[in-house]
Amino acid sequence: MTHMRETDTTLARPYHHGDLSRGLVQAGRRILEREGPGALSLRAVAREAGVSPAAPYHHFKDKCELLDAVAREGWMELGAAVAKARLASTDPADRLTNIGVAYVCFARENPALYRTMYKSACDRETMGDHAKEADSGWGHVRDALIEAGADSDNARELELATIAAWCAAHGVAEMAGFKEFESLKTAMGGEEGFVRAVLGHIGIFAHRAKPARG
Amino acid sequence: MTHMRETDTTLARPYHHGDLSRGLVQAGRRILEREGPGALSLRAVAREAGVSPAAPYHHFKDKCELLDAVAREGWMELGAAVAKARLASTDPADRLTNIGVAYVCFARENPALYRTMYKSACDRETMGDHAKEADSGWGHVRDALIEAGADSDNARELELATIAAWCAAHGVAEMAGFKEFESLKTAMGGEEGFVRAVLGHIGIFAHRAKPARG
DNA sequence: ACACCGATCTGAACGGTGTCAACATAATCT
DNA sequence: AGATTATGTTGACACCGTTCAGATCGGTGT
Repeated sequence: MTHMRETDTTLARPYHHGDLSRGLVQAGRRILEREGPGALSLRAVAREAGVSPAAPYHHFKDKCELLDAVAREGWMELGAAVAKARLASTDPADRLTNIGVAYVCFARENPALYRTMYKSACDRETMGDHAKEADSGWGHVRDALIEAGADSDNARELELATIAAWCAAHGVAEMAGFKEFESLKTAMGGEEGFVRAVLGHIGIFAHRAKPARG
Repeated sequence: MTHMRETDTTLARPYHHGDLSRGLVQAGRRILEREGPGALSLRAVAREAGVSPAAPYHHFKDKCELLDAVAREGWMELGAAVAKARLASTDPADRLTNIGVAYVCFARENPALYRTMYKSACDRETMGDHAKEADSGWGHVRDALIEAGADSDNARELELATIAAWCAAHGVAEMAGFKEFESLKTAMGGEEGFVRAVLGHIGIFAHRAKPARG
């Protein structure tokens, strides 16, 4: 027997976790922040959540699927940050710039999470259902481009412009952490200034309304 | 004993490989092309090169260092491709565009290699000695920007512009493979057309000389 | 109340990985 | 020749993702 009757006092770990799916995702994020993406193993996540290495398989079919869940959370938060930044101004051109800065800054403030987010997308060669969902940033970029004077009748050009902005922001997000830019960043009064300047050189984020039309 | 005296006929594998460093890097690239980045383990590389799993440690202190060597090769070839594309035109604006297209196309034609190249850079938070070396692309971008009318006296702005172009190209290189763009690509007559169009929307690659100065 | 069932978790195992120490062999220097 | 150094191999360790048989529990039907 050894009844394990002490469940009331020792209730630290009831045999059933209650909401392990959620617990695992949170554990994953904790590991990500504490030890970086390299330490994010399935077993480490299970350990952190206080369950056996096999437990996650009742909630996710794969390690990949678990990481996707972590990534999804990240995309949601990035989307929220972008949305907030966009609405922080009423000037169309500023809105576009703010979106770019918010995107990059989120990635820079959560580098391990962003890496995981992007890896999850890259492995499946798709930006994913989450990343392209309207509330995850994509829709905001497109709308902001329209507000800033993009031709909303030409669907293809509009999509190309959206892609371009997204790609550029992603590129800056991934490279802004490189050591080569450290001195430049401090010389420009912090990372945000640096990011803003780089994005400013990227044209699509610097458009001031329509380029003189003609 | 069992002298292994048959070395002459069975010379397939003399005890010493001759140039294992090089052999390992080549084996790595073969695996990369055949099975993708996920299969690129130290042991697999050693297996492919026909040596024991511990042999590489006499030439590289780490798995990471081996991958760095593979990445270095990739950066060299990318640099050559960029240089060639740049010199394919005499018009400054075309040169800049060609550089961007060449960069992205190289990454798209060698996706596994490019991933490895970039991971090696990203893990160390530096674009590395190789990637920033003049003959690996960076210098070409900077020079092309000057040719295209950038103010070569303002070192900071010039560097920012170079960073911007590099980031944007990298972003496109990584995202151009996403499935979401497949239909758009075919509708535009292939991937290169798509890439060219996206880069065109990014601005810095579409500068036609100085922007009207003033 | 009780038996049962399905969902959840554990334990032990398999093959794969990066890395290292101990040993074997080959090339080189004196 | 003998000694030294460079380059391999073998075997071990800890960790990883994954699977499977069995333990445990929450709920449902009677």
